[in-house]
Amino acid sequence: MLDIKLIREQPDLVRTRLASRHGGDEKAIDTILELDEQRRKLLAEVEQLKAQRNRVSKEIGALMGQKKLEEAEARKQETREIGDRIGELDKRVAEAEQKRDDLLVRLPNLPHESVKFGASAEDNVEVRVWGEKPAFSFQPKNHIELCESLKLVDFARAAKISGSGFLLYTNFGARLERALIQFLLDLHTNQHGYTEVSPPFLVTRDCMLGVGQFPKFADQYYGVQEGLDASTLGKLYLIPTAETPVANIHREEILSEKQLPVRYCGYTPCFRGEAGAAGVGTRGMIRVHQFDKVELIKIVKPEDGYSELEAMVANAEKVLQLLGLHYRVLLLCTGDMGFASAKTYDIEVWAPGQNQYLEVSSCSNCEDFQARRMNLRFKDESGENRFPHILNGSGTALARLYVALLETCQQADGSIAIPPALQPYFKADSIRP
RNA sequence: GGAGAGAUGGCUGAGUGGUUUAAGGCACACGCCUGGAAAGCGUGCGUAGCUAAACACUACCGAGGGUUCGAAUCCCUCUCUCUCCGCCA
Repeated sequence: MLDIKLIREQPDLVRTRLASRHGGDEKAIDTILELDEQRRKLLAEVEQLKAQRNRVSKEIGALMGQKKLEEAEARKQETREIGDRIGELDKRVAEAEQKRDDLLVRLPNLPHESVKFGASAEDNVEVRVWGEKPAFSFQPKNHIELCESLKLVDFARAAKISGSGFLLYTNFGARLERALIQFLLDLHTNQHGYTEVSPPFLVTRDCMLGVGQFPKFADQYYGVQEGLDASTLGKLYLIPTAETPVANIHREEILSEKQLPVRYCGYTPCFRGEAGAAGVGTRGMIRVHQFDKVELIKIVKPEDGYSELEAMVANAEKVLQLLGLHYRVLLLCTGDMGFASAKTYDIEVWAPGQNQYLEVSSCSNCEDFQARRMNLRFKDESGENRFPHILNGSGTALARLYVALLETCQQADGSIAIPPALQPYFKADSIRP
């Protein structure tokens, strides 16, 4: 959520930055300011009345104490009317506030000043490239062919069980998935200083609101119902990413400055309905309703936000380097960033069988946008409560990593050569037909 | 799912309609005292709104409603925690 004070004091700045995202959100600013003005006017009025009521009530108490009942009764008459007006005004304040906040929670974050203006993915900036596209002396297969020939994933039966967009890993395919998860968690906890967490996969709507998935994108996620009790529908949601539970771990808390930086990593499955998206249509593993991901989350002092973001990107890149996978890092332009982010780097890994790069990681600094929504603060050395920066990054998403790994590491004989870094986890150096 | 007990500031813990403006204790910070420390004494010490800022004012005792001139306190609904029982991996 944007700071209402910033909108009040620098509306033009806010409008310009919002406009740079090409979402049309800047149009809401005037209405927000009107509602805010209305609310503050009413608030001043009602608070004055409340002060008066408190004063008189205290006097009534004193009169009752002195047994001057008649006088007390007279004062009661006098203030009875004030109570009614307070009730009326309180309601109007709440209404204005509600309307203002409904608009406010739908505004995306302001892009950081280092982010390039642009309308779409076309305008993203390639920051760096690592490795090269592998050259094959044979006709390489795509991951679907490899999964089928090596019996790593049973696409047909997954569809039978759950419908399209789900995966059934089998035998060595399942082991490879597990090995990757373990490898990623060990890397980030042992080498990169993150603390491992294993969070719930179902969260409340407050958590969805806290990181910015709600209310604007509520149609993209799975809500669940308990048993046959329809009244429970919408209390809990399947997490679309570990960011949702993990970034919310300290919601509504005041951390001490000494606790920062907080760095968490955690593995979870991720569930995405993505209703209205172009369609899960893509065959294979690239766009699915459920995939595994190891997520990185940081809660840091605002002054450290951007250096921590660079470090986080490097942590995610390390994964691909150790696996020997060619990738590139993009700095997203204003028009292509996610709702909560002020600055985002995407890491795209090369998938030879697709002949394209696949997004496997997105690392963002959301600044205080999420902290404000979840009321997470830290007390600095001077005793002041401030909002920290919250960062999230995939470290990395699994299904697409799996695709790139299979397609990159395939051999002429149809086998997969497991990268050395992964062998201790996979407990073999290859997968053979 | 059944029965019972609870939810008050960083922690602990009093408060059953009116000097509660939330007591007391612990912790913390500063000062006095001391050669230095401890103890002792004194002062301060929740969150937010409003304000250019300060004062003042307002709100907040799990959440939301209600009764009242006035609610931490009374009434209703909900949430969560704990204990026991049942079911369950």
